[in-house]
Amino acid sequence: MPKKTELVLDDTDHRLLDELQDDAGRTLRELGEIVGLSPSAVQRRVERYRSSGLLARTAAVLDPTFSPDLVLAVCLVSVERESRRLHEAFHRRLLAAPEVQQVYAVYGEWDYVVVLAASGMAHHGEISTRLLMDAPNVRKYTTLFVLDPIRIGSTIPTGALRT
Amino acid sequence: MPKKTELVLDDTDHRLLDELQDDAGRTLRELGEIVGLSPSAVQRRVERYRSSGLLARTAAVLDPTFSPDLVLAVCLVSVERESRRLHEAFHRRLLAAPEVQQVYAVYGEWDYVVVLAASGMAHHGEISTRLLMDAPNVRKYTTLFVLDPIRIGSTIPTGALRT
DNA sequence: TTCGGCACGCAAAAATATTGCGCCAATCTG
DNA sequence: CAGATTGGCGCAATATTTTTGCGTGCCGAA
Repeated sequence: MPKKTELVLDDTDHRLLDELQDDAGRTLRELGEIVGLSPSAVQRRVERYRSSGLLARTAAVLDPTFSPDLVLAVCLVSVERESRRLHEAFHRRLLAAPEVQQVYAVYGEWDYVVVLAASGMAHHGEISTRLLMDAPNVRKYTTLFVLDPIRIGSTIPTGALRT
Repeated sequence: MPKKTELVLDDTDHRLLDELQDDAGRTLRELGEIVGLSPSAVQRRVERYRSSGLLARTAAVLDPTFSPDLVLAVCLVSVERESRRLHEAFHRRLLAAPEVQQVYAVYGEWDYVVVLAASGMAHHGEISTRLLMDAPNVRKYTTLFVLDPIRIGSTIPTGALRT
C-alpha cells in the first residue's frame, strides 16, 4: 500500500535521504549545496519521497535528559495466536497510546517487542497494565527496565532502499 | 549540561511539543491554530526549545517497508559484568556501527537490548557476528527477528519534562 | 538521427519565517 | 498600595524560503 509510483533512487537520493534523516530542519538551498543541486531540484525530489510514502513524516527529536522522571522500558510480549481480529485490536490499542515508542512483531518465543516511555513509575505501571495486562489476548509479558538509553533513533540505512 | 536557561514549560508548551514530535513539518500558522497562539508566538517558543537544547533536532522518518531487503532484529545481550573498561569498549563498538539503531542498558536477566538494521540477511549475519559474537565480554545473546515494524520512533511524553 | 520524456536551473510569484514595536498582565519593589 | 519592571502577546513590516512556470539539455527508444 505505500508504493505509488515505482520510484528509482540514485546516489544523490541516498545522500539526500541520509541528510534528511540526520537533520530535516535545513533549507532547500543548504541541502542543495550538500548534494550539488539547485533548491528547486531538491524540493522536487523531496516532494517525490513524500508523495510516494517513502518519507513518512518529519518529527522533532527531544533530548531525553530533559525529563528526569522518564521511565523507558522494553516489554517482551507473547499473545494468543488465534484471531486476526484480536491481533489488529492489539495493534490499534498500542498505536493509540502516545507512550508507545516502538512496536515490533518478531519471530520466536516472543511475539512483540514494545518500547514504552512513561513519566514516572506510577505512569509506567498504569500504561503497562492498561496496554498489556488488561489486553484480552496477551498471554504473558516481561518488562526490561532501561537503565541507560545509550542510543535512540530510527535511521534506516539508505543502502537497503529499493533502488 | 543541557540546561541553559531554566526554562519553564506551561500547558501550551506541552501541547506544542507533542505536535512537533508528531509532525514537525507544519507551518507556524497551523501550529498556532492548534494551540491557540499567533505564528510569531509559536516561533518564539520553538526558538526557546531549540536554544535551550530541549529540541535537539528535527529528523525525517522513512517508511521501513520501502526497503524490501531490510532486516530488523532485536538482540538481547548478556555480558560478563566485570570490567568497566570492557563495558565502555562494548558501547563504543556498538555506537560506531551505523546499523545499530538503538541500544538500551537494561536491568534484569539481560544487560542490553540492541536493535539492528541491516540490508539483507548476509549483512545482518556479518554485523551481529562482528558486534556480538566476537565481542570479548558478551556471554550470550539471542536474536528476535522483526517480522513487522509496526511502529518506530522516539517520542518522549511531554508530561515527563521538567516543568 | 530524430523524437519524447525527464530532470535540471533560473526566475517570478506565493507563502512562510523572522523581527521590531507597542500593549497588557502579572510580579516585584519601595 | 502605587509605580516600575519583566515577560509574553498580537500586529505589521521585512527577510527568507518554498513553490511553480518555463526554456534547455541530456539520454533512450523508434
